Amino acid sequence: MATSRPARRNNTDPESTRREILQAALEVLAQDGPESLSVAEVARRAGVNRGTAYQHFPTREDLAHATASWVSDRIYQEFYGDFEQLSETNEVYPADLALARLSDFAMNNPELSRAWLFDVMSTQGTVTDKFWKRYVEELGEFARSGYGREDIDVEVFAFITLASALLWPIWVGAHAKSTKARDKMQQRFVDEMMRLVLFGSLVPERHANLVKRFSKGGK
Amino acid sequence: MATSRPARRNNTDPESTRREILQAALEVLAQDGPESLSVAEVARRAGVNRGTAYQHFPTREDLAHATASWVSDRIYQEFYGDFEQLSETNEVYPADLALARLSDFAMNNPELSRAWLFDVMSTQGTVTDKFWKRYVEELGEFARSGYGREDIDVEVFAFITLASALLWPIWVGAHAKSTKARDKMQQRFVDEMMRLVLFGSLVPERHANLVKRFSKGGK
DNA sequence: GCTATAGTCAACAATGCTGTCTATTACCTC
DNA sequence: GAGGTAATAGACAGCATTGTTGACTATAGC
Repeated sequence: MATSRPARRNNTDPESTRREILQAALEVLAQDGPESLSVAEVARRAGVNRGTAYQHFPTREDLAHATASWVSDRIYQEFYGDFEQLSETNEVYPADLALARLSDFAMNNPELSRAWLFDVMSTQGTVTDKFWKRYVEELGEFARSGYGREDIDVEVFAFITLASALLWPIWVGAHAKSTKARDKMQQRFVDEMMRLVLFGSLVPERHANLVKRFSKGGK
Repeated sequence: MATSRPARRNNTDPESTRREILQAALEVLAQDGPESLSVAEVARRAGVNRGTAYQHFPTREDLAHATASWVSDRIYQEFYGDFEQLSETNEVYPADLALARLSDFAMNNPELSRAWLFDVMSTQGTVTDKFWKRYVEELGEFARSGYGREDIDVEVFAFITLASALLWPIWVGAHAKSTKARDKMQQRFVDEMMRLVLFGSLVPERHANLVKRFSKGGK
């Protein structure tokens, strides 16, 4: 009964198929958020049979979790992977380079940024994010190194910088179309952030009471 | 042919029905994002017949847009509505109060915050957001008033503060369960943000080159 | 009091997605 | 060449969602 059409195999390497599915899932995730991630759409976009997707990820939830975890790994790799060896020689990564690197990453990986932000916004809350932990850790070392102020609340500061750096390119992407305009917007972000961490935004002389209240952690 | 059950009218005021639908839509939107906003789910949550929802909003897209616009209005009202008169007498709203107010708003309106953030993250990009415009405007006045530094890039700074202030409670909500813990986290955010805008995060003496580069806008 | 109409509701058809299953083809290794 | 693995095609029931339509009801205007 050879009624059914030939079932050609496009790919013989299961690992690459898996990656393609995850990549497609990332795209969908970045576009619509985790709640509207559909196996059918992912399979379609990956150019893969729906059954194949179900072979790799038995259920929609499994695919969602696998994708989230894959995103976390990829961000970590992209960000820290290729200079693991550097951090052994160099004690502290210079502030301006670190910021430029972060901003650059966000600008060049809007999908990963979006996916990460969606994850943050998901009510579950991923505490076990490798990237986040490492980022906070390095910021802590920086604060203790003498280059950064010691009274920083590291977690909060890490959150502020990360959240705004990753969200900025998305905001920009929606408002500025051309590559040139986007580059300019990235520069503006880095400059303003540098300005902020160097000088703050208030004129101290006009805020004597606040200066007093927030100096040396006195309440 | 009275086979069909009586179609009782629970509500005679269309405006209130509309509001209830929008409120339910906001809840769904805040939970799952705009892409997975379904009329059926909204109607169910609003305790209203699906057909009624379609009467008020002919299509899913219409409901989504109406909700987004309603969110924008509500944020504006909640934030600026009840002290419109104050701003006429008072020239500049003090920095610490403004920040506390923003943080407070975000902590007490996580749904509106989430909805706003989802809107920011939507690829469309809402340039016409009343709240955003007003916020940037006031920050600009502050920068020019002498209380704030003049070299601030107002739009970028506004984005950084808004994005992190609105996203923070969501992040916190996922990590801290009790009300007490959340209050503490809010305080941490306000303190760190104040510390940041007052003093920055770098030790200037250790970054002489950066200080030079970013002073007076010299490149 | 009667009727027109706006507001609401229940039911319907069409579509899409999920999860599962079977039959089939291609490739790789032994 | 045999046997296992990876992938495809197709079909199925169950369910949710989208729009549409026709029927019902409360209220306002006459």
